Formats: sequence, structure tokens, C-alpha cells
Amino acid sequence: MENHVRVRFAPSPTGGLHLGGVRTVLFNYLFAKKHKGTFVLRVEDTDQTRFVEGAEQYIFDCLNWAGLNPDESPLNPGAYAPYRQSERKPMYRQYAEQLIAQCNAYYAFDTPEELEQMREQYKTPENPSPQYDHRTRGQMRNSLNLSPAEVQELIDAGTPYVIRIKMPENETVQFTDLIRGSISNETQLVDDKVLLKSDGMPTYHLAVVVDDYLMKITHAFRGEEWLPSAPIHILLWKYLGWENEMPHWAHLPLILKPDGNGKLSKRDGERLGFPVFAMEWKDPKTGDIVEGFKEKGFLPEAFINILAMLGWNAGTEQEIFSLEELCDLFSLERVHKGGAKFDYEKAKWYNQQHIQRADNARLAQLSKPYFEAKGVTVADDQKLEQAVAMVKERCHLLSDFAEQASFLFAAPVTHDLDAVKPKWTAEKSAFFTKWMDGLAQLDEPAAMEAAFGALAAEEGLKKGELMMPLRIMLVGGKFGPGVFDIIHFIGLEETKTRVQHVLAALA
RNA sequence: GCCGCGUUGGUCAAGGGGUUAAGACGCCUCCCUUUCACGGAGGAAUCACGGGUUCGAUUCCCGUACGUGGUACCA
Repeated sequence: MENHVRVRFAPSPTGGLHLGGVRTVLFNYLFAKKHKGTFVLRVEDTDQTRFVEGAEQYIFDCLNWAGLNPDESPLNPGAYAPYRQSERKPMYRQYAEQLIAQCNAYYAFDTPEELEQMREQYKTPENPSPQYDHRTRGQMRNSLNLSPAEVQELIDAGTPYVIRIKMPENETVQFTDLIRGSISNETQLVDDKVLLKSDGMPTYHLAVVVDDYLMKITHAFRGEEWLPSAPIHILLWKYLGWENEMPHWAHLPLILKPDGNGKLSKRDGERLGFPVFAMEWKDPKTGDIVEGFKEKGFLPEAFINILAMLGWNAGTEQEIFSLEELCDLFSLERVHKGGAKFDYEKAKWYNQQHIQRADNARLAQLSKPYFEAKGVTVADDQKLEQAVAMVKERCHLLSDFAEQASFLFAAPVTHDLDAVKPKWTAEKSAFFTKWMDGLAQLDEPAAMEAAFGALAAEEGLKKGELMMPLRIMLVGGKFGPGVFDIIHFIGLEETKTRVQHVLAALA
């Protein structure tokens, strides 16, 4: 039956690309790869009032970063070009007209004011939002109530109009959702949605059906928020005579706020301190910049892993997956029905796991900007790679490398002297001076540590009481790899400089 | 309000008529480590509620509650 799987992601280029959006891309991508199919990116830019400069390129950038590049897109057109709905504008009207000819749609000349008036007029406590439907369309200015001559006259006069679907009064629209099973809706409860806007552009409802048909889409994945309008689309497929070619539908669960309730939004990220967009988004109008997962220090493979586990699981105990593994294992049967609350702590854990698996040279390159942002210059890539290896297990984000390893390249600016002062003595001070004087060559960490311990014993001091002071002198705080590994890394000269500096401060 | 969809620990979740109801994140305790982290060993914590069906329901059915989405010339 399914000759060749074709799926599509159809974003509206209006701003930052949300977690949920990328998750939809991911599931499309995985499904396509699993079935050796084609993943199409179609830009749904039919709302000209919401055009945002740069938003389309931004989507490509995000997908590229995530490694989810489409097989066909506006940048890489296949056999079904164009891939931007704004460029497909001339294609939609004929279908809307066909629907009118079949009495499945009609012209409506109502102005926004008249629509508003209708809603006010029919508004009751029981029905707070009256619809343009079988109950009200008889009172409106449309081709159902006007004579053909009047309609023609209005059109000839250039009166703005839309084309609306005429929802039947007593039908049950039933379809099978790949994730949820049988779904049914009563048509009397669905309103006469606009199909073609007065500017000649289709609405989503018409465009999605026409384009999915023309682009031979076999499986249509979208967020759960589309479920209520599914009957419109099903009916359109039927009315247009394409029922046998209708794609299989799958409505994906929503990604919800970690606290409270509702869909995860950009605001929640700002409020709770975590990113929501894949990559940094700069609003060209307001100039506002919203940090993305990439800038926050996430590895793309971790981001993918996080998204995959939000609503899907392999049914095994495996938690960490590569994109390749996901392509192989993904199946719609294992996609959840219920929405999932986003857990940033777990997201960071995934990233930490992927950092441990990542190549050190790559981590060095990716974390370099964070050192630079802290004003720490790292000239030697080899050294940085070594540093990365030393601290990687304590890093959850790429930015953590700068926190955890800057002292390997620049002496600490502040020192946690409170950890040393209370127990500081002149004897300890003397010990460190003597120790430095004896430091002649850079030995292996273990050898240096043994020498350190031996000297301490000679001086009648406990090694354990001297380790923390030494660490504070070199690192500035109570963290980091083994002290002698650090000395081995920064060298004798730098070690002495740092020790002397703190010795002076303690004197 | 109406309609759709959903509901297993705090979170992600496995399981789907009989189980001690997996595992992971987070939290707590201990071990390792004279730091932090990693790692290891433990621990607290769950089937929304009410009716059925059944010898037996977390699992099937029906209600209720709650959540969520929709109810635009936005997608």
C-alpha cells in the first residue's frame, strides 16, 4: 500500500523554533528514515501579516544544527516545487472554486465588523463563542443567502470575500489516528472555516490538504492541537475526491510546562531559566534575543535524544540513543498519547551523558567560545583537549567546561580563603615555601604527590591538612581534578607563582 | 459553555486481567575520593475517583473528577 513514504514538516516562519516543533521534525525524520522515505520541509507562510524577516533561514539553521535536514525543501526543491505556500498561491483557488461548484463551500462577504457583530449578538452564557456555522450562516452575507446575480455583482464590484467550507449538519466524521486510534467528530459542532482568505491566500485548512495531496504525502504528523480541526481536513479530502490518497494521520502529544499547566512556551523558559528554542532567536522587530539550546551548551545529539524521549520510548532500559539508533528503533506504536512535562534537570543529564561519549577534540572546539566569553584565552588546542579530558565528567553543559577548566589556563582571580584561613599556621606557610624550593622538575603526578607527603611527614604535618590549601591556591575553590594532575598540567613555574600569591595573602 | 484528546511515583516512563508494579532523572543515606564530579550500594515515593465485568482489575467497560487542546480571514 505504502509505495514510498513521504512525510513533511510544515512550519510557519514567524519566530523561534520551539522544542515541540523540533520534536515534530524529529518524529517525521525518524519515520522517514526508518521507512526509507522522503522528508519534506514545506514553508507555511500564508499569513502575510505575520511575516518575519529571517525566520525561514533560521528554521533551516536549526534543522541543520540538529542534523535533521530535509530531503526536499525550498532550498533543495524536489519534484513538487515550489515549497513555499506563498509561491503556490495560484494553485489553491481552483480547488476552492471546485468546492463551491459542488456546494461544499460558499462565498462570504461579511466584514470583520459584521462577524464581530454576529458573535456579540449570539453570545450567551451557555455559548460564549458563537461560530459561523449552520445555525448562523443563514443570517450572514454569503452566497447561500444571496442570489447568483447579487453574488456576481458583489464580486464584480470588487467586494472583498472569503470562501468558507459548508459543514454538513448531521454527519459523523470518523478517522483512524496512528497514535490514538479511532477519532470521531460531529460536523454540526464544527464551524464553517475560511478556506480562502480575502487576499487570495489559502488558510491552513485548505493549504494543508491541497499541498499534502499534490506533494503526495503519505503520513501527516502534527501536534495534538490540530485534532479538533481534523474533521475539516478529512471532509476536504473527501470533497476534493482524493479520499483514497489521504495520508495517515498521527497527532503527537504536546510538550507541557514543567510546573503548573499548559503548553510549554517561550515565556516559561525565561521564567524558569532554561531554553525553549533550538537556537538563539533574535526578533528583528523588537531586537529581543532568546537563548537556544545550542547557545546554552547542548550538544545536538543530546538535544535529539531529549526530544525523542519526550513522548516516545524504546520499551527497553536504554536511555541514551544516537540518531542512527533512533532511526532504526522508532515506531509510532510506542509514541505516547498524553502530553509530557519538560524536565530541564533530566535534559541536562542527557547532555552530560552525551558529553562523556563525545570526542575530546570536538568538545574542545565547541567549548572554546565559553572560555573566550569568560576572558580566558586558550592558544593551544592540544592543551585545551587535554583540559577537556580532565574535567569532562563534571560537565553537564558545554559552558561548564569554562567553569571547570579556566583555572588551567589562567590563575584564579578569587580564592576561597575561608576554607584555609581558620586552620592556617606559620608552620604550614613555612612548609609550602620549603616545598616550592624543592620543586626542581616536573614529575608524574603520583611521584610529586609522594614527595609532597614525605616532606609533610618530615615537617610533622599531616598531608591531608595541606591538600586543601594547595588546591585553593591553584584552583581558587574546592573543586576540580586531582591537585597533582593540575600541577602537572600548568607546570612548575605557574604552580609556584600561584602558591606564592596566596601565601602572601595569608601572611 | 460546548467539543476533542488525555490521566502509572515530584518528572520521564515500562507493564496491560493474577508482577515484590521495571528502569531513568531528581531527592536522601552510605562507600570511593583528604576537593568537586564520576562511579558503586541502598532508601523514600506511583496505578485520579466511583461503579460495573470477572474467581481476580493498575490493566477491559461506563460514569465522575482533573488536566490539556480547540472553539480566528494564526498556524
